[in-house]
Amino acid sequence: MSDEKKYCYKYPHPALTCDCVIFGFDGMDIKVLLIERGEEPYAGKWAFPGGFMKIDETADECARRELREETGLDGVEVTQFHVYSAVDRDPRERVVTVAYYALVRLADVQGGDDARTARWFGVDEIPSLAFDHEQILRRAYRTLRERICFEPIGFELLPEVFTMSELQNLYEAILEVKFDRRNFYKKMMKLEMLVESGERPADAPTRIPTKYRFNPVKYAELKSKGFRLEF
Amino acid sequence: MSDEKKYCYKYPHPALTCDCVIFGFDGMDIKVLLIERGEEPYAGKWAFPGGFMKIDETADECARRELREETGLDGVEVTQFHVYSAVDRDPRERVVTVAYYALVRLADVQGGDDARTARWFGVDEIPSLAFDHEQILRRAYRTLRERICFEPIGFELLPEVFTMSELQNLYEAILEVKFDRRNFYKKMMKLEMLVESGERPADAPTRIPTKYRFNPVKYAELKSKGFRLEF
DNA sequence: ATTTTTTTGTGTAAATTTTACGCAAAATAT
DNA sequence: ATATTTTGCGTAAAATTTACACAAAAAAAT
Repeated sequence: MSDEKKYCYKYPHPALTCDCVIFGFDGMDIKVLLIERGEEPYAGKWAFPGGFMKIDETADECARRELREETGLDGVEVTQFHVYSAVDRDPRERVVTVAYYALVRLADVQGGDDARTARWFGVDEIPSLAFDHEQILRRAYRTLRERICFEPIGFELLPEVFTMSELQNLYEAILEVKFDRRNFYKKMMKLEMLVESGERPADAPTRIPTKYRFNPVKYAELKSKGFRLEF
Repeated sequence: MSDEKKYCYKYPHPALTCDCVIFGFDGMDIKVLLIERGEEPYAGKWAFPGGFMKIDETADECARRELREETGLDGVEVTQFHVYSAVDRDPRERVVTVAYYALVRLADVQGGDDARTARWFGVDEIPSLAFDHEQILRRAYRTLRERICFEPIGFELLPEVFTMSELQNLYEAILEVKFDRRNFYKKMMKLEMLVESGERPADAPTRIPTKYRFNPVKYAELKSKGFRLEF
């Protein structure tokens, strides 16, 4: 019964998968989470976490489930960004994939049930990828760069408490530009999205950098309403 | 043989469709092209042009083919914007759809092979739609509003030659706001995307409005590079 | 232990961009 | 004919963005 093909249709149906481009940040560089494939096709190559959609789950549910199974990441907010449907993108059969991206903290990745090798790679040290995943990565990164100007990011990538320099490093890493430190500070503060973490006596004569955290209410509001950041 | 289900798989596969939200502009209002369904489910209801993906075509090709077959529109640039995959969105079987939008000139729609009723509806007079198409329309419209600030539109919606007021009406219709005529003029001209159509003697003492056309080179450049329009 | 280099907090003047309107002639509507 | 709307042209004020200086504290180098 193992090879029995028991699901039959009048017309041919492509298989449907989800793939997740997971971005992280180590304080200096943007990282991407990859999984080493154990099976053919592309055994031994690196690929995004992902897999076949079940018949009773939505694409979003599929993406989150695969992410949980393969990396241990749970409850991550995944965002659809493109469908890849080239007829020969998978050598086994016709497979159409819905691509997602998500932002997570590096520390949140411990490894999943599948116990396959999951590893972070800097965006400049990505190995050769399976399927059309290189193409998918390029678009995912482009999408991330575009979104950063219209909704806040950082909450999902940075530790709870962080300095302004760390936030600036994040923006600079994603956009691949340099900002004037003082102007960046002003721009961020005007959004009213940050609050001082208040761990330092306000007037203590020290140059240890001020720590901030995100104001979750304002952050969520900006996330849904969007804003316009000019860089 | 007509009901024979001859395409069999080891695991269940959802069916895949494409749906196209087609926007037009009549000089004052944004219009959406709908097709009256002839068959169940939702016979008699209005829906977007679209249909099942063939096994040897990409999603983009499917969208363009369905558009041609059902509306006669050929060679339209279609843009993917979201996948809809709720498990019960189609009563017949599990169907996942890739939603597209496109911008066309009203005059380009003549009707397709299917000879089914295709009609333009103002965005404020949309009838009750089949499937989850009302949800799809809301997101399509939202996407259009977002894109208009980052890449030029108009070339696909306006006649070859148009006045500044017509262009302003288009932007105002999409964004649902009003602009100061003179400031809008300045903003547009700074993009260097428009050229005077040169049909009027430059210094003739007349108030017949200046006609413009898009500079295709600059338009394409802005389309690919993107810009940032603040309104 | 010094010295050098880097990082941090704080502000301000200049340049640029955006906004809000004025006015008169030509075209259109009444 | 008369009133209303549309069009071209332009400017002053307000708001925003940009470029940069300095000194003290911390970190790195010697």
